[in-house]
Amino acid sequence: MKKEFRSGCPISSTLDIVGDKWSLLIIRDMLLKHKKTFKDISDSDERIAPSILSARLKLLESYHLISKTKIPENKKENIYLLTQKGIRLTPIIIELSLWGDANMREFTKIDDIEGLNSDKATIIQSVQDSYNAMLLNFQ
Amino acid sequence: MKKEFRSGCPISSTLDIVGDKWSLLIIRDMLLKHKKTFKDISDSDERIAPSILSARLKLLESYHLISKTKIPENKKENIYLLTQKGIRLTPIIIELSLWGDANMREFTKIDDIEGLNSDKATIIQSVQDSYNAMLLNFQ
DNA sequence: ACTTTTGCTTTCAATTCGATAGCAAAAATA
DNA sequence: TATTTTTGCTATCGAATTGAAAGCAAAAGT
Repeated sequence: MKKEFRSGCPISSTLDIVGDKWSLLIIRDMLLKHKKTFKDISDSDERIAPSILSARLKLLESYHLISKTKIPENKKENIYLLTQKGIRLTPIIIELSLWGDANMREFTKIDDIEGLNSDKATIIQSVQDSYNAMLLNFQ
Repeated sequence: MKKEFRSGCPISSTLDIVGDKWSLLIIRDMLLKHKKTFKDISDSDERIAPSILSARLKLLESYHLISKTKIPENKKENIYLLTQKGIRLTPIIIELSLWGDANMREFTKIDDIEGLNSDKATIIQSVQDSYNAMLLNFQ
């Protein structure tokens, strides 16, 4: 696992972790769709290859953005959950969504997402609250 | 130039344009440091290779995030400027910066950036205002 | 007992990246 | 005017990364 950073710039360092083709889509699925297992995340519209998903989950775990556990009822399935550090990526995810919604329609069909017309701070808060509420089920 | 999008998700589509290793760093330099020429942007701390910078500028121009012009005083230099669509990426850049500043110090040395302790909306507005003011010099 | 599901790993070809060199036109300098 | 430097790239080519497909062992379901 490479842990090198291009510079001391916070933007650059953030991108060195989540600035690849897949990480933020994995986090989107966990955060907005409450996906928790390898299978759940594999089944996205964008079809991530298992080798890449496996590598990305390990990297995100190594940077404490997600945690990996099991539940007693199921010895096979791993449960991946966002940590608070991962949950704090919510504003980035929401801004990417808002920008795409407002600026990409001239180049490709963009799905209509409901709830994007509220105030930014409200959207972010409700996404985070909802994820945190779900987390309570996993002690 | 490939123009394929993985899905209709606005997050995914945004990442299909700026979700590579370099685009958002190029935009950071243009937006925050008011860099305008190939040379200016080449001289960043992260050392982007000219072949990659060339390819990325073309792609960003094709998606109308930047424009390419010349000034009458200099027949050689190209001037790259952010369009309003590009300037609207400011919230994403600021959120990446804030997240890195607050969450990456456990893994790497992060430069202290001044002005990050103001209110988010204020930071975003002042970055955009400053860039727009600079743009007035280029008709 | 068997079939299916899950969470991966392995393989390997294709694509992308990126360091270096090179180059023509323009600008700066002598 | 002649020469040097700068600028904005492009070309090359080895290295790294990606990704489609297959494989597999353990657990779960039937």
